[in-house]
Amino acid sequence: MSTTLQDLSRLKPSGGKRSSKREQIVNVFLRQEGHLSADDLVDLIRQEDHRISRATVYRTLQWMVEAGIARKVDFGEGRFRFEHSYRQPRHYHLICKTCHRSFEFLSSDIEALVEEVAAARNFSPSQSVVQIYGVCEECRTGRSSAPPDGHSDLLFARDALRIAIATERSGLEFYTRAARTTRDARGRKVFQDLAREEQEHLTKLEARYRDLLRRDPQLESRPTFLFFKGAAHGLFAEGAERLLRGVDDQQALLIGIRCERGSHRFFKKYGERFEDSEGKQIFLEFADEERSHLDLLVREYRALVKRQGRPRRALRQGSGAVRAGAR
Amino acid sequence: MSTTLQDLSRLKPSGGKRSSKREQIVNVFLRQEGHLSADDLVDLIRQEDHRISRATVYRTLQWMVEAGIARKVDFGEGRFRFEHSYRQPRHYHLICKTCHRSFEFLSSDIEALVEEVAAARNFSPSQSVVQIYGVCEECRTGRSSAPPDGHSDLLFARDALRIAIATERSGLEFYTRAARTTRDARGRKVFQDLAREEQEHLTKLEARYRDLLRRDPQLESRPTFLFFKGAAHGLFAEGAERLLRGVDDQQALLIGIRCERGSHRFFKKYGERFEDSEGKQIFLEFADEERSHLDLLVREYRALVKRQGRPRRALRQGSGAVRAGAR
DNA sequence: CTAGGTGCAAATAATTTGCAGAGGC
DNA sequence: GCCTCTGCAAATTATTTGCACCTAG
Repeated sequence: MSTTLQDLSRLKPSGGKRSSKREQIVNVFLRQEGHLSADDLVDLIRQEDHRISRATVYRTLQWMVEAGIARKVDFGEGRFRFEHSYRQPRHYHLICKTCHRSFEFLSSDIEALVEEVAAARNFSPSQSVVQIYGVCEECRTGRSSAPPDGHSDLLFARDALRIAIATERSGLEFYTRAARTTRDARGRKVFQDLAREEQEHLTKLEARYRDLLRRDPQLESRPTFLFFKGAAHGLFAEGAERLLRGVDDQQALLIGIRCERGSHRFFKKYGERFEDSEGKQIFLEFADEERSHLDLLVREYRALVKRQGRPRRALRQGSGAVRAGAR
Repeated sequence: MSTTLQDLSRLKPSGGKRSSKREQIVNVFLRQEGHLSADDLVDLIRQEDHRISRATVYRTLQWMVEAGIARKVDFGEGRFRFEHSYRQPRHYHLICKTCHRSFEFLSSDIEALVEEVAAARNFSPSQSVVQIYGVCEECRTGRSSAPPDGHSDLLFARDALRIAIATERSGLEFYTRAARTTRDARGRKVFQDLAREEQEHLTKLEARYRDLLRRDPQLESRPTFLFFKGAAHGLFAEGAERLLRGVDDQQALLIGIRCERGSHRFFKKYGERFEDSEGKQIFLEFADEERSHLDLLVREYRALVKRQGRPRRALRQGSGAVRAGAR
């Protein structure tokens, strides 16, 4: 770990001179994990070198934030803390009021709702803070069940794979079912092909997941970092449900298109947010995969419409059962 | 408004002496709306009385927080602000980085996700902070489309009613549909009765909503304060969808039970969170209503099982189409 | 040699506190 | 009269800045 960190202090900084002091401070900072206050950092530095001034630490901290190495976070203690931001996308926090440690998580679900709220208020959001205050397991029960947070790179990768696998599974279910219910021969073949592809890809992803576990045996027991319901409960699963209610071939294709588009967007968005890492790679590869399925489905849909004529009715949006809202 | 505020400074405070200074500060604070910093308040006070010390303002602010009149909020500006907490449940904030004003909202949806995250991490949450930073409509477009935030009591009431109405509508849809598909005569009658009840109650709620609008003509154009998707998209709507896929009588009752239980819980929870107000009343009344439906359905379900014997299979949970998750 | 980086001490800014006097009950 | 509130000034805490000096490019 520290090997790459060594480079970091040289690589990342955009402006400014190299200086032993700054480099030293950056290194000490990056060697820590968790959320340090300026003062914590001063103490740590002083253990190595007694003659570094508090002002320099503050100035370096400021520079690290500008350079994108650190992020300033406010846990309402009346002072700021700093966390690594290199290879670490913006995230939310659980903050223990007892031990004052904090734990990180990402929730695509919450982010989506936050965006909806902002949109409903005609507010253009640039950043959001979610902090859950309370008491952590360790402080409550006396002992920790989960191993200490490893470096989150592997966690990203794990959660990325889990989500990809869950999506792949529900995609497989969807295409298998769609292939059964599609009357049009050519349409049926498309769904069958896609189902086969999903099956193959699923196998690959599962192998990759096992591979990841081999690299860190405790990985599986670490808590979820990235929360995303869409994978298991939304996207294809919802589409598959809808197939059960009976739809025609064109509708089935449209549902597939909608699912692949949602999936593609999700994976693209998160893939782009991560700095170079295995998780990013998994997300982006998966996004590409979904994109190509999407294109295929769109082509097929157009072809089918050309053969069968315009659909008789528009596809219903959303769950569609009840159109609610007062007045 | 100010009439009740006069009492407030006498009513709420638990410990401490009455004093003209404190009373004066509390009154000035309560007369304002928005989020004041200690300094803002000092300035305001000084306009009335030049001889009040900054320390007294700080001390009074602290006392107000303890007494539950004010809440200390941190918008990351390096100092705290204070907001009314009397008759105002904890909420989340949209914070404009340009004009530094902030806007409030409540989201049952986000709260639910926050709780899920905490549970997944074995964290026992006591409070959560959600802040959306960005630029408000007014700062972006130059003009405000929405009228200024009125006192939120009426907003609560409006949103409570909207949610109740949406739930009632989807409940009506559900029971109507259930009555059609139920074979068992007695079960059918139960659903018919419930549908009729929902219809009646719906009419009442709509009348009440119109009444509310009469009291504040701008009310409808104010932005949503309480976000809750469950009303329109979840709860009964999902149940109604499931009916379309074909279920037997026992399952229909179980779905109804599940819906009423979710609905009852939601309204109870929010009803309890509000201090005495019209919105609270609406929520709690509605919670009672749902409770009685719930009890009725449970009785009917038991009776039906007694007549027909145990169900042959358990009701599937969730969307149930795909059981996902890696490994 | 020159733009930054660094140390030190002083400055800010928000908030708290010690202490003596004022005021309510 | 006692206990709490108040004002004022001084203390505290986190962070920033002015300025003289030092150092890498």
